[in-house]
Amino acid sequence: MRVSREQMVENRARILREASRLFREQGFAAVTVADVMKAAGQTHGGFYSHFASKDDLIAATVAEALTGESMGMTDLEAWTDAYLSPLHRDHPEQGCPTASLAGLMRQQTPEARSAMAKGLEKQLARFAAALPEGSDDDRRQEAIGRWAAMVGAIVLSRAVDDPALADELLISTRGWLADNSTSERITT
Amino acid sequence: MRVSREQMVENRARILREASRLFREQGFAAVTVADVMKAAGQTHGGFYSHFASKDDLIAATVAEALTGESMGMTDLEAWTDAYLSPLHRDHPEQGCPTASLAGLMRQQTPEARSAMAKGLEKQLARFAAALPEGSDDDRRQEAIGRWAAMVGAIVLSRAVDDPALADELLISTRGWLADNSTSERITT
DNA sequence: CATTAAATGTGATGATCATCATGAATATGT
DNA sequence: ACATATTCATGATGATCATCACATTTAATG
Repeated sequence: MRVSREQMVENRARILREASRLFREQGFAAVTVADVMKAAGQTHGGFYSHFASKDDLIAATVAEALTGESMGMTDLEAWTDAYLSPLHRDHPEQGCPTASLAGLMRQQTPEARSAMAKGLEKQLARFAAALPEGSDDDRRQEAIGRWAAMVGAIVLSRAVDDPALADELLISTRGWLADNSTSERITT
Repeated sequence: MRVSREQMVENRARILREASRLFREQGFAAVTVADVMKAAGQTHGGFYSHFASKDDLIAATVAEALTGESMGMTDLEAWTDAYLSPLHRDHPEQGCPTASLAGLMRQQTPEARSAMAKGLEKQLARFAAALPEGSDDDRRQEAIGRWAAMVGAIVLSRAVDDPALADELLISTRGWLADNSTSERITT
């Protein structure tokens, strides 16, 4: 049952897309190759025409998810608020791959971890560029600190069962970041 | 092969201790019941005299790891620096359970997630109490923001393969937190 | 068109693993 | 001491899963 070249490219892209969704939702271990293929509308055997192994798929997924285009960052404050929203927290399958997957990377292959490093580097560069003030070094440091807080807040908020605490983690992190923003420190 | 009551209590404690170590090191999925029992010096079958299931063990481990006594927090700055150190990053099996396990909690049982919430609440209360200034609300907000940044920084630093980036994440988060500490803001 | 090679479906295979059944050994309470 | 209950070891069992072998279909090539 051979398929046209463009169909095959599309099939591979669909595997990657569904894998990205499923991995963000359930983690790497809980998702089987068959799950991914079923979600992509194919059967499990065909998987190995596209990827050498499940680890290979994981590495490819991380690379694609973290280097693909993400949310615009024109309005930094609005972007921060959207990131730290209950909507984002409650939909990891559509959300930031770093927040969903970073905690799972320690036991992954060097390829996957390297893809994570590249994606993180890219994200930090974008973040630093979007900051309004300071030397390059200062902006880099601020980008790292703020990004760590944002990712950490989402991870913690998703980890707990208590809805009030989960909401408070987001709201307070937002408030704290706002109180410590460059413009806030300068205008007060 | 019955065993004295105190021996049994010790055996159970040992299972929990080794599970905590292994889970922090490898995550929940990669560690088998047999692995835990072997590390505890027992055979796999005996496990079910102590716990109803692996999920039960996970919940008990999270509860114990997050409510047991943790590092002292008398000197907040020193504590922050130790937390954000390469030594801590490179030894998750002896380190903060929140940093190792929070990213894995989404797919765990309600019992485990509830234990995580309780442990986090306790940690935030301790953190807020250790802060030098501000109203209760302000200190609570600052504790949440800082804790999110600290956990996020360790998670990110552990997720990447690039040693320079991993170190920078820790150093810059430390620097950023220091620049935004209450005393810093007041004395400048 | 005919031939070939590639992509996918179907159906194993072998490994891993959580859990349980059974039995041996001995601590505990009388 | 005796009877009983209980912990732990040994050895299944059944499920799950990654991976592969083979067949089928059809795109690509000339």
